[in-house]
Order: sequence, then structure tokens, then C-alpha cells
Amino acid sequence: MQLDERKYLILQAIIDDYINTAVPVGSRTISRKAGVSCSPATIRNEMSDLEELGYLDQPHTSAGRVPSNKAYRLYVDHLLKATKLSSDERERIQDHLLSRSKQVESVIRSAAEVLSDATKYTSVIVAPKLGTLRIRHVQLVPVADRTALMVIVTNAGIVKDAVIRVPDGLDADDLYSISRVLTQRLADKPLEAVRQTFSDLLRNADQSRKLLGETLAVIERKLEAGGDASDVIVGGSSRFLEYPEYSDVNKARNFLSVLESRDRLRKLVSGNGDMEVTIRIGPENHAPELSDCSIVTASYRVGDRSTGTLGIIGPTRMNYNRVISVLDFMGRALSDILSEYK
Amino acid sequence: MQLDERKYLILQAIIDDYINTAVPVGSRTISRKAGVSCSPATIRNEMSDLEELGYLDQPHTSAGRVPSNKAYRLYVDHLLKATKLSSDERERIQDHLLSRSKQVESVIRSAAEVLSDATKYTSVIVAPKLGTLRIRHVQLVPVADRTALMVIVTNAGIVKDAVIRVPDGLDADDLYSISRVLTQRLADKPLEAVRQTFSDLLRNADQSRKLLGETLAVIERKLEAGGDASDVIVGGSSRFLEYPEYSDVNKARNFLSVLESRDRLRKLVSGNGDMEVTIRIGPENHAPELSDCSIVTASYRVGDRSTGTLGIIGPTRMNYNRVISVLDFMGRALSDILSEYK
DNA sequence: CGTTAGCACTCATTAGTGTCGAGTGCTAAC
DNA sequence: GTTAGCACTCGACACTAATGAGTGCTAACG
Repeated sequence: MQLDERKYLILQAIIDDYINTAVPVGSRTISRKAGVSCSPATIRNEMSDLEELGYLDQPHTSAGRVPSNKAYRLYVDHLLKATKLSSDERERIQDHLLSRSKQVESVIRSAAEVLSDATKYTSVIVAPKLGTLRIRHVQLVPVADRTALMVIVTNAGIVKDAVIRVPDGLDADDLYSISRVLTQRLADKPLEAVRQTFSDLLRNADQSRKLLGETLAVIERKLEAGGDASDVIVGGSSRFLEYPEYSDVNKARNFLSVLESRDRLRKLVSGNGDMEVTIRIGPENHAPELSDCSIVTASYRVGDRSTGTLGIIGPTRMNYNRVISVLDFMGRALSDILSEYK
Repeated sequence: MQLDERKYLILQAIIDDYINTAVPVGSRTISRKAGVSCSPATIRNEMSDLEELGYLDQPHTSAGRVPSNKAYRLYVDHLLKATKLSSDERERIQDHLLSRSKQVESVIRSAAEVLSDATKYTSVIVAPKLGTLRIRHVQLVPVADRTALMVIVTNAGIVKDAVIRVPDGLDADDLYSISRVLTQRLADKPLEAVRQTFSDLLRNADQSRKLLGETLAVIERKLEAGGDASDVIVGGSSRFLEYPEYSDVNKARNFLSVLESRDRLRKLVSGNGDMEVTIRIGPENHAPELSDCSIVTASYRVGDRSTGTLGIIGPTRMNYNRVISVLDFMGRALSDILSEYK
């Protein structure tokens, strides 16, 4: 049996309705809808067919139908046309992202919030590996005796700053000249190649040797931070409580526990790196706890090559249309903001 | 009727038990406890007295007793002696706080996490007004064409950084000399007095005039940020789900909505500024939605005079003992870390 | 032959009922 | 003043019946 025009229409109507209400949808409901003009009885026949084809599930006899994962898959693959965000909304998002200082981390944090606000689902953003960014500038700013703020600027803007200990007796001017040397030596090297430059720099001795060593150590640590927990940022972590599928406390706790394990979360969300929006419905994401969730992800780019992932986690009946539009737009917006400094 | 020794003992036992189990406690439970050696019947008589005195409530006849708000009040005022944290634990907390770079905001963010981890309740930290901090150093770091990172260092360490636009044609050395001028002019002034220095600085014209104006504008904006939403930081915002009192979805949603309105939250948590731990039980915090919650707060100090608040929100039957110990310690630890640069 | 109305059937939901047991209050004895 | 005993209360839980939304099937209709 093949899906004809009307079956598509009915399936679409069922999915739309179920996304909004989370209640199994009956034949009457559909027949009342504009666009389909036949009686409930006819709809029932069609529904029966759709069920046989595996697109609908029936929680129990005499309940309405619920879209199956296969239906969602069909829906996102064929039935769905992404709608553009209104220019109003685009502006609101961009404003929000720009309002923060342009450091990678705070932009991402703020993006996670915006993403969750715009979609009403929980958002997850994985920060990119920063190794391929090229250092443009290193500068030390005095903070107190023997303490300085090290700012590393790359071609994607300010990537990291860290407070480090410096040898005694260095004043602001000393730190500045040291900064110049550091910048000279490190400029244009990718962050991940800094380790190789290490021995070169150490040979260039004198009083700043200790400082150089320490600075390099910090840079190395920062690079490794790419693999640590802080690079997965969750926005709207309690949004899911708004949805009836989680009114069971156990399911809610379950969901939460996934959010709390940043490692698992990173694996679940991390995408393949291209800019396309990818959708994993129910069991397609390989986490038993999330077998009734969908994960939608997109990518963003920092600098030339590094990519990060931004995503949404919600019930399988999520509003894919909306989510895809927002993710697509935000992926681009993030890339633009984080790669502004070409 | 007065409270004698034994009544105190029994009340304490009831509160302790209820804090742990959240189940109304019966006379048998108490009589089995060490420290009280009489039969359930006797306990019942005492309980009956305590109820009449307003220290216990009975959800319904033939349920156990539940401590009233008045009981909690008595408990925290008289029955409770704060236990010191184990040195092990103190170390763990301090490590965690120190592991981040020493910027005020990230320390606070990290503190909110630690606080929530250590107590198992939701934590709230209100950032201090930074106006009384004294500027020690201002430095501009080039980020890209016409873009610079402005770092403001105060006597409490790095307070704020922001990316600002600068006039065209300034290289790193130009920015450095401008930084020196800025530092010279602004050094030792409290952040809040910067506005007054404004006209002085503008008179000192030449090519950096525009930059100065802009820099000052940014500083001013940063100062005002003291009144904006980003200065209330919540840790463990979904912790409350672990407690049976919130297994009702509506209560949970209710609680969440309070957490989400940062303005209300600030008002609810903000303390009187002295370092004492203050406790508001149930209706004592003037929020109808939180009439079955307690809020425990302490203060921390940044620099000489600014104070911020750190607090815990949880069910009235919260583990006050533990919470007070942690808050007390963390208040001090935070103050130490944020005022390190004297 | 596709569409529709009618009707019997299913089953989750809800309200109502009965039982169980933890816990109390009271009374009388120690 | 303390304790044991006993009747009583009331939530929790299990079971039952009534309700109604929704289906599947069949027969009639255009």
C-alpha cells in the first residue's frame, strides 16, 4: 500500500495536533480540521491504514492515535518545510547575543539561554575544540603583586583568559614588554601547536624564563579544557517540566540525570560537523533514557575550522518546524559572531 | 505551660526525623530513639502538649505530627548548634572555588554550584554592588580592527571586562599608552565616582577623546549592571525535584517560576549586609509561592565595603544545621577569595 | 467503489466503596 | 508521673461500577 495525497494530509494533521496537545488524536478531531473534508468514518479507515503501515500507534483500543517514530521521521524528512523566523525575532535573538561581551564562553552561555527561550525546550551547546584557532595576540594585565591576567586573542576573538602567577618584581611595563615577546613568538600559530613551540621559547631565556614556562603551561591547560566538562552548556534545564510527558516525577528525574552528566550529554549531542540540521527521533539517539525524546542539532563554526554543536532536547512530539528554524538561524548567527574577526 | 527539658528533647527528635524523612512522625518512632526513654504513650502526651503550644501540626487525626513553622523557628534559634565542616570538606570547597580564574563573576558562578552541591538544595547568589571598589588599573587589549578588550582591575581583582569599539588606526602600542593615561586618571577612584571624573577626562582631548568617552560609557554601563538581572545566579535549579514535597508538578512549576524571575529572587534573598546567617521560615519570607519554603542567607564581602548575599532555598524541613554550616563557611571563603588583592 | 451513518464494543478515567494499618486520645492501672 | 490497653480516626490501597471518547465493522448511499 502506498501513501496517497490524502493520507499525507491526514498524517500531517495528526502530527500537528499531537505536537500541540500531547493527547492522542481521534478521528473527529481531524475531520473537523480545514483541509480535510470527509467524515470521521472515512478518517478512521485511513487511520487504520496508516496504523498498519506503521505510522500511527494506538496506546490502547479506543484511544485516539499517536504518531509513531516512523511518522516523525517521515514528517521531518518530507512533510516539513522550515519556515523562516520573522525579522522581528531574528533581531531579538541577535541583540541578545551581541549584548554580551564577545568572549566565546559568554556568547555560548547566552546562546544557550536564547535557544531555550526561543524554542521552549531545553538547549545544549557544545563548545568547539579551539585547537585550530590561530593566536593573534597574547597580553598580560597586572592584577596584583605576582598576579596577572593573561588574555589570549585568536582569530575568533578572545578565547580564553586566566589569572596566572608571575615572578615577583614585574611592573606593568615589564609585563607589557613580555607580552610583546610572547605575541611575537606565538602569533599565527594554532593553539594546538603551542606545545611544539615550547622548547624554542624556553631557549630564549633571561628573567622572563619562569614566566614563559608558566604561561605556556596555562595555555596548555586551556587547550585541554576543550575536553573537559565545562564545555557543555545547558540552557533552560527545567523547561521540560512544562510538558505533560514529564509530569511523572520519575521520568523528570530521569531526564535530569542525563542533563547532569555532561560527558554523556556531549556524546549525545555532538554532531558530524556539517552545518545541516540533524534530527534524531526516539531510539535513534542511542540513550535508553531518552528513547522518548528527540534531539535536534545544528553546528556552528568558530574561526576557520573549529565547529561546535548546538541542540535541543525535547519530547518526540516536539515542534520540529519551529526548532529547526531557530537552530538553523542560531547556528549561522553564532558562526557569524564568533568568526567576526577574520 | 512551659517547655521543660524533655519537651525540647522530643521536639528536637521530631524535627530531626522529619527533616530526614518528610513523613509525619509518630510517637513510636520517637520512643525508639536513643536519648528519650519513655513509652509511646508518654510521648503522645507530650506531643499533645507541644501541639497545643503550637509547635506541632497534625495533617489529620491519626497521622503523625509535623513540626510547625514556630517549631522550626525555635529550632534554629535555640536547639541548633552549627557544626563545623570537616576539614576535608572545607578543602574540597576551597579547591573548587580557586580552580577558576579569579574573576568575580566566574567565582560567583562556581560558588553557586558548590553551594548547591554541598547542601543538595537550590542556591542563589546575589552579586554585590561593585560601586565602592577602587579602580587600580585599566587596560585595553587589541582584539581586532577597531575592537579592544577593556579590563578593569580593582582592589578586589578583575571586576569586569568588556569588548568595546575603538577608533580606527590604533595599534597595540597606542592602546597601551592610552591604557596608561586611563589608569593614571582613574586609579584609586571608586567605580561609582567615575562619572564625576568624566568631564575632567574629556578636557584631556587629542585623538583619544572618542575612546575615552566610549570607555567611560562602558564603565558606567558596567556599574549599572549591578541592578540588572545577570547579577543573580542560581545553582542547582532543579535540585528541588529530589524532594517529595515537590512531587506535585504544580508545586514544582510554582517553585521554578520564582527561580526564573531574577528580580523577585534578588528581593527575596538579599540580606541586611551583616555577616550573620539569617533564616526565614515559611511565611517569614514574603512570597506567597514560597510559603512552605525556607530561605537561609549569609553575606560575603568584596573589597572594603561591597557586600553580596548567598543563600539556599528549600523546603521548610530543610537540614538547617548543614545549610548554616556551609553558608557560614562559604561566605567567609568567598570574602577571602574576592578580597585577596588588598 | 469510495463515502458515510449506525451500532456494538473497548478501555482509560473517575467516582464510589471496603479493608488495612499506622497513629492518636482516653481511661484505668501501676 | 508513667504506662498499657483499647476504641476510634483517617489516609492509602485495592477493587468495582459507571461514564464516555473513540474505534471497527457492516450495511446503505450516491
